Amino acid sequence: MSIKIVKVAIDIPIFQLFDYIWDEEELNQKPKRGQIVKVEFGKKINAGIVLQINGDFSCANDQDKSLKRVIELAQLTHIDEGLLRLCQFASKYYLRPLGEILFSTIPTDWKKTEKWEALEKQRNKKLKKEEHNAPQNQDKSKWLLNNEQQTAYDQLIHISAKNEFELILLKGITGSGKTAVYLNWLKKILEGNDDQCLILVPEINLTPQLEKIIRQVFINQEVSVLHSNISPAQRNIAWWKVQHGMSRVILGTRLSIFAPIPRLKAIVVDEEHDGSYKQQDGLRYNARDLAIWRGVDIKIPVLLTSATPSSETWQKVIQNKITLFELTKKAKEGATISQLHLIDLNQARKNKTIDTHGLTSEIKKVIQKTWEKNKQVLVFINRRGYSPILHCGSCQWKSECKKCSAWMVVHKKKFGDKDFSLQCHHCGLVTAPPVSCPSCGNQDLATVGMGTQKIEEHLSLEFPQIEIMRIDSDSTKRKGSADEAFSLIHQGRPCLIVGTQMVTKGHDFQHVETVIVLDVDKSLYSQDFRAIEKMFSQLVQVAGRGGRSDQTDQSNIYIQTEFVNHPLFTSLANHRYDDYITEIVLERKENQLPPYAYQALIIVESVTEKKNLEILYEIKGHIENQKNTQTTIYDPTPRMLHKHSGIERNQILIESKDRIELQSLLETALDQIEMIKKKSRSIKIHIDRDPTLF
DNA sequence: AGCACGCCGACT
DNA sequence: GTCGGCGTGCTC
Repeated sequence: MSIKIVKVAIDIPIFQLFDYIWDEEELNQKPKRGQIVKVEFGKKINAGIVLQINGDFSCANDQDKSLKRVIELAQLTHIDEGLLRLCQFASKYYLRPLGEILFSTIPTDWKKTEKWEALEKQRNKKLKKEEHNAPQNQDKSKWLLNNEQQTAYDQLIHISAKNEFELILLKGITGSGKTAVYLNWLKKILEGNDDQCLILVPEINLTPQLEKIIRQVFINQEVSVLHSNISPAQRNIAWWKVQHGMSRVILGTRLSIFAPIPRLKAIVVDEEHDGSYKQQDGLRYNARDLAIWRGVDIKIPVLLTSATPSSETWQKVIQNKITLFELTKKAKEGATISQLHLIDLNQARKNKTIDTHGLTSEIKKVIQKTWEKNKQVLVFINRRGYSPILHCGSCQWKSECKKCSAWMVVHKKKFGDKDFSLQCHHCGLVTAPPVSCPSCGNQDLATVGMGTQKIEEHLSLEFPQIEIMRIDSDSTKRKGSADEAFSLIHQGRPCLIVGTQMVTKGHDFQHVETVIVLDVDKSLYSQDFRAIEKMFSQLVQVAGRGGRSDQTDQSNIYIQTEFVNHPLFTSLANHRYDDYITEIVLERKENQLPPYAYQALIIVESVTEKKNLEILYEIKGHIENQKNTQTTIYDPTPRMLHKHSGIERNQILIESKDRIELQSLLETALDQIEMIKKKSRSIKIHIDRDPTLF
């Protein structure tokens, strides 16, 4: 029995670890990395995580005398080495305190040491209760795979048998049965052992069907679902089950890449191109990238799926760093691939076949025809509300948010005695719309542009006989109302569905024969170099919503655009995503943009832009002489949405061809940032590595 | 992140 | 005189 010194991480935003005395006799245990402990920190009692065991305590050492003792151990298994390494990597790569990352991996309740006893009781009670009604089911699920699927499956089995890291891309159009392939594969991996697997999905609420299917496939194995919307009690139990190998299949959103999974044997990143794998505030990590790192680290296969792989992943295809399996056929017999029709808006304007709301007569004809065939129409417009701007024609006043550099969106929603309201989609401010122009008094204020509500209103006037369903985050706010709407649609009653990107994910619409896309053009001339890639993916997804069963004839997708000759549409029409994304990746290489260059942002937030610029120039000056020709440090610029809730936000972009160089530059910047933060605490500074929003 | 310490202004 | 504002510094 001896007394040791351990280094402990605390859940505070500083980069330092703290030494404590670990008395083996008192604690009845040898120190272990990853153990969660109770310690006195300052005047407070905090939870901590042991990260290093430093050797024996010596009374002779003056420094050691001031050390405090570890008070108690949490009745939890220590965090496993694999997860500790992942956190350590994330801490270094994303330049965040290790304590912050480690504590983000454990349920929030366990951070409060006074709750420990209650949590343990709650967990044991729940586990005991479940023991009594543990179901033993006969495995009756058997999936028939087509040739293509079978080939992919066979090769996947071959790969996982090697027990090595391998990066795999399972590429296939919507409805080609990617899910069936990877679920069968995972099932085989878990057969006859105690191993575990992790399935990451972009958003869990949008894929209730996937959870259901997974529970059916793994009917004899426990499935745990992890996402930010489960209750603390559920999280407590699920987390424990995962950590103790009781849960064999873990389905979760990006945060579950930090789940403690001791016997992890495979990771699937479903819809890997999806932007929601990137966390955009707090700890700004990318779960897809961390999944790959975790796979390399613990030597397991990582499978990415997508119909429209990201440029980052496609670069790996080009460089032969990924094993590609492709599914080209629809898995269901008779299901068809949508045919693309472009409607030239310039032509329509010339011929005056376009109405005041921007709908062409061609579109209206198609809607009418589809309805007459008792089929459904899906109108996709990625903008909620009634209209994005309220505008004064005589003085050019526009409805800008007081606190944000964004327009207040007109909503068809009561505010006081008014039928409409103005809403800021960024800070949430809601006001009554002005009766007359606040700037010049003009009574004629006009709404400019279309949102789902305006389209819904317009279509209901054009087609009074057709039932219209609107699906966006406003119409589905009430819990369960989204499910209600979707189940109505699934019943197949002929109707018009108007929706935002909410309708592009997860749901199959068996009875939709016509898909209409409005307002694509803005992303064709967007500042964001990833906008086209994103739009392509969205179009492929929305096109895939229709024609998913043999109940429909040929399904069609209609796009209104001013740019009928844009290569995006040619590729989309010919189902040549590969060629198009290859082109994009080559272009990025030419222009030295990601994934051929590595980027990082240093973002400063305060009440004044002047202060932000001052700080950013100081940081820039501090790191500038350290960089070489591989790296560019740009001048400070306002963020895309430079004002948010009254706070000004500015940034500098650092771009480098050399990852190592960028890392060391950021580490230098971080020292400076920490100094500045100490001086003026009201100012927020953060680093965004591999940013996707500017 | 908390919390204490400390140095200033404005109160009964 | 002392109550409380928030600028700094520290936490093993």
